[in-house]
Amino acid sequence: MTLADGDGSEASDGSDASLDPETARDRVAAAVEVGDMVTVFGRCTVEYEGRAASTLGPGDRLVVLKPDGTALVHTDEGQKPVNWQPPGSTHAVDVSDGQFRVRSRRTAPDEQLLVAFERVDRVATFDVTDRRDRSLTGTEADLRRRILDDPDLVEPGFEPLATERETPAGAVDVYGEDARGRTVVVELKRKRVGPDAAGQLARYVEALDRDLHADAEVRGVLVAPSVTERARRLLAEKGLEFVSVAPPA
Amino acid sequence: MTLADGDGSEASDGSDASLDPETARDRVAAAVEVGDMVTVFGRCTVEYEGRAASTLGPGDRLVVLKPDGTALVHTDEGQKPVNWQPPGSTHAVDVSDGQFRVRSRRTAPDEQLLVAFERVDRVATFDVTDRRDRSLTGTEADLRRRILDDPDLVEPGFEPLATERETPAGAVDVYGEDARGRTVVVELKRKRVGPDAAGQLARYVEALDRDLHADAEVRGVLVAPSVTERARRLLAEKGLEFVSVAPPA
DNA sequence: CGATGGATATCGCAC
DNA sequence: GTGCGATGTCCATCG
Repeated sequence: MTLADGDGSEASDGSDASLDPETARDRVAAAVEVGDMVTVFGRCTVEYEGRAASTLGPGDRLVVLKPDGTALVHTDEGQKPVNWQPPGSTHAVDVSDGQFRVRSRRTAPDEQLLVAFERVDRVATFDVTDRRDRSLTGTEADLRRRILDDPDLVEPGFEPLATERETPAGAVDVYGEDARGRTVVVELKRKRVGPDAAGQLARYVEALDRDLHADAEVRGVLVAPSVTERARRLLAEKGLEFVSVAPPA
Repeated sequence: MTLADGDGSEASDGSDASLDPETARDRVAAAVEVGDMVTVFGRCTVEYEGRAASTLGPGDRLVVLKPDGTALVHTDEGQKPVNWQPPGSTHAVDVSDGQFRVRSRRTAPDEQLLVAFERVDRVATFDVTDRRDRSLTGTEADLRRRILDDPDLVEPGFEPLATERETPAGAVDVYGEDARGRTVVVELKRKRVGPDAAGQLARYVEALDRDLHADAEVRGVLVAPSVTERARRLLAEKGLEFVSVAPPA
């Protein structure tokens, strides 16, 4: 682990020191070159142009540059960055009009982020390695496993025949038959569903109605922990069903 | 601006020094107490439990704590944090088994994030103020303004009567009449649209078909830069129309 | 609070 | 690359 300090001359537990623009540029340039992660804190303006366009007046912000090309601009509030650049972008730095600037660009689509610092309070760089072995539970995949383990949760006698079965309208989560041999389309949602899920299920059912024999009856079942009132009405109108099942704890 | 250094004893441009857990705890605690933004760099494990549940093995990561209660855990890759806690959470710190730990909790829904550091390389804190005066263009709102300024972009003679008009299926983007007095529902999308947008528009048209007089004819027009092939078929099946218009540059 | 739909959504997967 | 759907989506807005 290599650490580059923002200002080694500061006191041990606090400082008002700031970096001059050339020093900031050189430290960030060296870190980006070697593939380190970089954080910059200071007062800056931000401009973005690409899929949309935005400008941001002066303020104190935290800028993060990752070795994969990601750039993030965070303010004191909110979980989402106020501006950003996706992975795969290329970071460049310079000093212009006495200001340290970070530019991050990518192509396809063409996008550019420009951060200009009126003042740089701190630059820190890190040599990062991560194991990337995150395990996550409570997802739609967990709900699918639960349904396949115990198809009676959908209804007694339900028999799954395929997952991700393709239809002209897209892939159906679970495809199967009920106790009387009728085709059943199951759409899974890990949490409470709104009207969009009802429409999605309706598209699958309509597509299979057309694809299968004209005499075939296709049932559509939405499986989720709960459903909004508007979605419940939509399901009823379209002759679709709802079953309450949540992902396993 | 107050800055608290991670380790004031390090050399001016690099160091392998790390903080002992108690020092890290005290500095982060003081910063969170006073409402500063905090960044912590080091090797840690992460556990989350709430809407879902996840665990993350040891790795080098950047942790950001914001004064609004947001917590972010970033690895060397990706634009999204690998773990996080939403605004409104409460951050707490301690030392357990010789490890500096950050816990962030919230209620409704109950969620908790736990970060345990095997090693802390750096702690930095910042007193942040931001102007929050971002301006953004190229949005759906811009496309709506463009359509209202020049309704002929939808079709000659189109006359907008309302925006965000409420229907039983939700609010319609633009509601109006064509040259022959027929009701027109316009759904706007700032970029290329898929099947979901076609379904959304269909819901609005069906809802208005029912709400208005039985003899009324309701047209549905999707306005977007372009449309996928599957969405185009869906629109055709449902008797809906597509007009290509992009948000203003 | 919940409901609804937009977003520079991001992300992963299939084609 | 585009298309499609999930996401601990986040977020503003409205009731």
